[in-house]
Amino acid sequence: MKYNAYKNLSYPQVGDEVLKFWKEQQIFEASVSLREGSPGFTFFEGPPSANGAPGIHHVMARTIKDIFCRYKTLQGFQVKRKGGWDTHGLPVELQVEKELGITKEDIGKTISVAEYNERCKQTVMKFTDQWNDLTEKMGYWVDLDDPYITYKSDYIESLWSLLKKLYDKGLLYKGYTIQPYSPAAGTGLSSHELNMPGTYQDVKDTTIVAMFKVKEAASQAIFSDYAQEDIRILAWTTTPWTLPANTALTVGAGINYVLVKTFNPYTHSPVSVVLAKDLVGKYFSEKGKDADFDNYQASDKKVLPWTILSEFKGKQMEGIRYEQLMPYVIPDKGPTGKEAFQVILGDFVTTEDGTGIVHTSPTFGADDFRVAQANGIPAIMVRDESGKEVPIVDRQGRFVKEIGPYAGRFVKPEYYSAEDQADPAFKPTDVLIAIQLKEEGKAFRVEKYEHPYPHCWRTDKPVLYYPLDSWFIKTTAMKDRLVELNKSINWKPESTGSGRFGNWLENLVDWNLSRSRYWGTPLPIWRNDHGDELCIGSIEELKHHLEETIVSEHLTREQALHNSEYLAKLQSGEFDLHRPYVDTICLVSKNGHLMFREPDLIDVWFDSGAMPYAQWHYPFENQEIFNESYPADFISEGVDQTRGWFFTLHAISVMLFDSVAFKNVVSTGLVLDKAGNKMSKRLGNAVDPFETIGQYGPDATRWYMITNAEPWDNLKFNIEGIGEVQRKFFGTLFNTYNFFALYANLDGYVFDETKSVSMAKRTELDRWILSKLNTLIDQVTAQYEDYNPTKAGRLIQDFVTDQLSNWYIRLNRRRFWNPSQEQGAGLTDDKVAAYETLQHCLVTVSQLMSPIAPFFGEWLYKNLTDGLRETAKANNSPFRFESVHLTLFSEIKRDEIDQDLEKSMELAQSISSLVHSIRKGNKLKVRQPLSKILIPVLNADTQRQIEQVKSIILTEVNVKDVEFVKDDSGVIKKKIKPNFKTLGPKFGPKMKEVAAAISALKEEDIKSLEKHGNIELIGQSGMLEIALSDVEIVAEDVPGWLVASADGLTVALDITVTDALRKEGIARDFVNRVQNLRKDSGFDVVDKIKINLQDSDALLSEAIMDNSAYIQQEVQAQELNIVADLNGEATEIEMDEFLLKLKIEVIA
RNA sequence: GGGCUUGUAGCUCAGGUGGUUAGAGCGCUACACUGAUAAUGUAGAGGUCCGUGGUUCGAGUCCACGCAGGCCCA
Repeated sequence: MKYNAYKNLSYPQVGDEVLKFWKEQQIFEASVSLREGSPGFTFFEGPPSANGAPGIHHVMARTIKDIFCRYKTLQGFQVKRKGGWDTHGLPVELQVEKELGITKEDIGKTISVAEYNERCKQTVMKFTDQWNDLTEKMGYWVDLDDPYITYKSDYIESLWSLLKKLYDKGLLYKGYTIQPYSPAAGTGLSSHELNMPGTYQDVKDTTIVAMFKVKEAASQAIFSDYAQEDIRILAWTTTPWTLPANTALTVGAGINYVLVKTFNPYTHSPVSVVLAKDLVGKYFSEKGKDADFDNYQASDKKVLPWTILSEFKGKQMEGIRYEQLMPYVIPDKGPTGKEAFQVILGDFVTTEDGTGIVHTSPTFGADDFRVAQANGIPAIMVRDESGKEVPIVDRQGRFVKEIGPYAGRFVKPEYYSAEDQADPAFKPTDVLIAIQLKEEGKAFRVEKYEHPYPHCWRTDKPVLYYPLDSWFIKTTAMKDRLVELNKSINWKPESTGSGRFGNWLENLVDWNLSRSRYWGTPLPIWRNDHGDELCIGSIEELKHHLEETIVSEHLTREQALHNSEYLAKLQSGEFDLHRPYVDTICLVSKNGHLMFREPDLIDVWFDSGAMPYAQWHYPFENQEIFNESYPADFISEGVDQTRGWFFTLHAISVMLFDSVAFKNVVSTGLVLDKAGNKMSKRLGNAVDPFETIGQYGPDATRWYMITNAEPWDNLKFNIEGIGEVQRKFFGTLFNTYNFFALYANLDGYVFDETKSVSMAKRTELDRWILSKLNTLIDQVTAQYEDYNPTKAGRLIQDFVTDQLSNWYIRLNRRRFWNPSQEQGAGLTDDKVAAYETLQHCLVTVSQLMSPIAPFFGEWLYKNLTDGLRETAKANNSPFRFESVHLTLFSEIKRDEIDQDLEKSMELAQSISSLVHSIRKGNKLKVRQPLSKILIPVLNADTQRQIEQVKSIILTEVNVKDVEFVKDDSGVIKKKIKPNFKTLGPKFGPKMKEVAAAISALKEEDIKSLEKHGNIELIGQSGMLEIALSDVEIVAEDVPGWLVASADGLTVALDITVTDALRKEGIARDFVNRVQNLRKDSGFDVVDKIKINLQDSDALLSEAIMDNSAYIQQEVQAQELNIVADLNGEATEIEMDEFLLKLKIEVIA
């Protein structure tokens, strides 16, 4: 066989060729089917949305996924990877609206819901081709032939069954949340709509600092001394209309508050108020501090006298009761029996503005709602005509009838008509409330305040924060279990799990499932105002209930017609579970009341979080597959999914199956541009993945992304980095392979799996690189197992570039190119050992790298083993597999690991480096042989380790001999350094003194210390006993020699150049020139030559003749003659001070 | 505003449990090598370890407070 040797290599072409091979041979399919019956490793694919083109960050995310699936396959697991597509949701709707040039307003008017949704369905898969193309080109192995698609009926049916399970467990309920709501438009606004430009406008609102009268002050520890005072808590609001809904006051636990004795600025009655200490200056002037209270009535009423009575923390105020400020509606007790009108603690309170005490109305503020709910504080609600609980402001933005003088008034002036507002007598409701409170002595300050406030983009009128109906999953009920099970998940990085995700779970609120939109999974709940409610959990159930309606007499003709039409569709299998079709279904309750579907859609995150079940149409089908592949062993997505997919997977899984959904998760960082900015199409700094892969090929792209930064760190993507990886790593590896192939072919070497050269017959270098290789396998395995591909990749790269190429190959070149034994005599054991070692290293590297660089790994594996395939199949040996991705991970041969040898080689590397640096400093080129180096050794072990690799050092640095200088020789000069690590615990504060004393030690002191193992020093504080282990003694100098040292290792070099050495150096130079000439003349590596050199210099000729045997062998010259004159036929070459005139010719 | 996260050479990154003289690769400069050659070797220059305090005999490392970037949430 021949190994393929290459002139040069196109990495994109490697990608294309390997891809073609994978496709033709169905290698991906084989990698799964081959492992049938093996233990499974389950991976869940987080479904991307195909309504946009894929970006370079998708290459990153998918490379991570791919790496561990491939790695686990190598480890013998069966890894099925079902692809999926996320298809529902707002982004799709927005894109369709943009394409059609419509807004949500138009839906149902200029376009029917059916048409609209049809359009969404088409749009969402618009970029599927691009995605599939990228998936293939980047080498992401995932099954795209049978992906799950979230809009499919089977998928939705699974979702319904999960929802029904939640419903049956009482974990699905209808409640409300505070959302931006536009009374003028009669609709809630999404956060997307609220983020549109122009939404926030500066408005001047009437603001009130209201005074809440403390009840039973005497029984409060902080107020008991001042119980005779009229104590009132101050709270500021920019929305006075919410004051009738106040049920609590929120303070910050750690904030300092004060009780200030003063007067009511409007009624001038004495009063004591509570506010944050930091804000006292905002309400009281220095002038009034501790001023004359008695003469206040007579004095200028503009300056309030005041004095601080006491100070306390917010925490101490918790639970204080106060009188209702505007008692129009008396609230019920809270769910836990707690009463309204008390002080509670909240983390959002600041002393930036206001009074440091927040007026809290649970129905009209999101924070308010949250903090009230957390503290069990009830909200003020009234019942409408149908008996339903509603807030005290109706959906048009008017106070309800219960609110005394304000009944029927709009809460915001902008809601009145222009004429109404123009009336000179018109006063906004906020102003009327302010007047009333002033009169009642309940206002401390009223003023206009300008601030930004959100407005409805459609009507341009202010929005209200308003309670809107929503369906919730009661995640809070399972909080403890969610937290507990999370602790069993292996998060990479750990901090995302315990920090970001853990905190999120700790502060869990119920999952708001409702979305008021069109393109999504419909909520399968039918209900009416009579208290009837039905949750549908399957197509069968829906059929059953539809059938019931057909025979009932409660439907109108039209309703009955719709129902029977839909039923017929269900029966034929040609049905659509989306809006508007399901909306027309009208069911009948047991009591004979009609029930209509709740119009909401569910949060798309439920779609994706339910993929473990819905991808298999569980529980309706594939129960067995589901049971085997749940929970997932591994998932990976961006860290931005923490509260998205990671949470929804976890929540559904814990709530319904009391299990984690995934055992290991890698949350990946962002891909930024090279300057660290977020990539965006708008900024034009987005990187096109197709272009990148087209230019550099998939492997360098993947390798760069993986090895440059750990997956969870943000990656600053610099295209030049890919080029660097390509040159440095892939280039070196390619050269190494090519080197192997070149000489293996020349020698006709073929790897034989059935027999190998015994370790005893291998050189130090062979054994060393094999030891390194096994250590590498060990370390790389550990990193892959720890889900750290970055460290795995860096280890492989270091091995290839530093150890294999730059040391093993470089030092072994001669073994490979030395002519083999005479023709026909076969290869020497030494050569076989060299080839075998190198082949083994390369093929192992091809496998170790294959998860990260699947194409190049494959290319390398195939080049090394294709010719051995048939034999291997016959022998059932490891190379029987067509693809590296089908092989089993290399076993670590522990007995080949020789740490002592690895240490020796490290010494060889650093000694060589030191000698090189001395040569360099003295301008002694490596081709000039030198006689010896001197290495001081303080212990026998080091000497033995160096001797083990002595010949390697000598060859590498071109020196004849190495001599060891022992401690007792007396020529070594030693240096002593304190070992702080051991001295620290012993001497602590005396360290400086000790360190100085040690540094001052003399040669004989060091000797004494070495001899006795300890020494007593006299410091300022008396005797200090120092043990040998407390110091580090290194040989630093050999007087009279040229030395270099590093890391406690010192090398001295004899730079005397004798005549013989000089001649040898000339001979070496000569060889070098001849080799160049051979090459320039285009001779073949195996050509034998004849050399004629013109005799022009005595020293030169002498040097050549003295070393003729060496020269002839090196340059493969069968003749080497020195002739008097070459008659002008010579080639002239400069060589230091000589001018060579020589002629070389091939001998036939 | 809150949670999490990052900050070390021009660039990209390493730097268990604190140990005094902070490393690598790329890039740059110089030299060498020239049968792996669009390679390779050696050396050099290059640092306020984001800042300020603190703990400690000793802080890139631990603590506190800031600054800057990022993500998520409000």
